Amino acid sequence: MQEHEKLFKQYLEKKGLKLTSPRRFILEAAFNLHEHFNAEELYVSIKAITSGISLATVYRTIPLLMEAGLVQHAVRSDGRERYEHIYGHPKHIHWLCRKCGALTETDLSTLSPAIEVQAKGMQFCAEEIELSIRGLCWKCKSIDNENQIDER
Amino acid sequence: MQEHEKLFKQYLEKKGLKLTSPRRFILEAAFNLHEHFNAEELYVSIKAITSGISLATVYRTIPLLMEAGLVQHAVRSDGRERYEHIYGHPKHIHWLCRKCGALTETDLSTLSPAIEVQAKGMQFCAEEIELSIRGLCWKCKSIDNENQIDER
DNA sequence: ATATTAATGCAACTGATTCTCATAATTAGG
DNA sequence: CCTAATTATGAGAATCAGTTGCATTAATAT
Ligand SMILES: [Mn+2]
Ligand SMILES: [Mn+2]
Ligand SMILES: [Zn+2]
Ligand SMILES: [Zn+2]
Repeated sequence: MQEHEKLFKQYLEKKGLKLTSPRRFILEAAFNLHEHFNAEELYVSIKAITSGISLATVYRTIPLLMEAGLVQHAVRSDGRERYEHIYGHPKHIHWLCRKCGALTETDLSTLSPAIEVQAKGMQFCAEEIELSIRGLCWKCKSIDNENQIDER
Repeated sequence: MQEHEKLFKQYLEKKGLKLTSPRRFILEAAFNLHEHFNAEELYVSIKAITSGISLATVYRTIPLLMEAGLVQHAVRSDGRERYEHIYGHPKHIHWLCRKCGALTETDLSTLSPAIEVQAKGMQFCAEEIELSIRGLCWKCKSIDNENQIDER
């Protein structure tokens, strides 16, 4: 059994919940997707492997995965919630271009200490850190500049 | 005319849009609310002042305020988008307790330089920085601890 | 004034998420 | 094994934040 499955089982047991076959499939699918996903994309990726798991169950399982610390919110886009598996992945910053939608990730570790200092100061137990930066990627920025030049 | 109204007008003109009376009311309402708000709360606060402005127009105006750099996303909660006016306010971190919903804000300026270094490195033009931390506030954390002790 | 264009209110619509409920799987005891 | 108690599930209906179409109105330029 993989480490994340073990942790999920452990979390579920602590809550008096059961590690069922649908939940196992959903967990595996979340860890097989290596980009951000929304509930439906997760559902589709499961359908490719097995059938008879409903979208409702996917929706019901995502919060469990999050509470278990295995999955986290990613940058919202197109007005839908997006997620990513996190167990075994370092925290990172999300840079989202509002024009072309390009998503880049960079390391958050240089910033973490400063955040932890603040957390300690206010005795806050941080479970999810989300640093998302929206703006223009270098490509879209340069297109923007060209346009401004054209408009002169 | 207040500074933020001037900026809004300026932005609208640049886009060939008009500073209408509903837009003015919505802008003012956004700057009179000093906590985070969602579209409907903004709408309600306007209704208290004047009538005949529709919720649809509020929804249509919020993106304009955001593009004009006057309003920004705040931490999402209860599955709704939330906003806050930002013109004249320093950037800050949002700490949201998942148990009691308490929201605390702290200064982001100690972290900004490190973010700017990364932005410069990737030539990304950052327009909106959102740092939200979810977890347990000190109160809820201590209640949690008590429970664990009880359960022994 | 008049013409042109953008903005609005209203109501209908959309679509992601949640909920209901009848059925099925899981687990603990005996 | 069997049985009872509990939790989980699929299917589809319901919800409800947010969007859109459209007929009317307001803003602006000439
Ligand atoms: Mn990511
Ligand atoms: Mn704030
Ligand atoms: Zn881009
Ligand atoms: Zn709390």
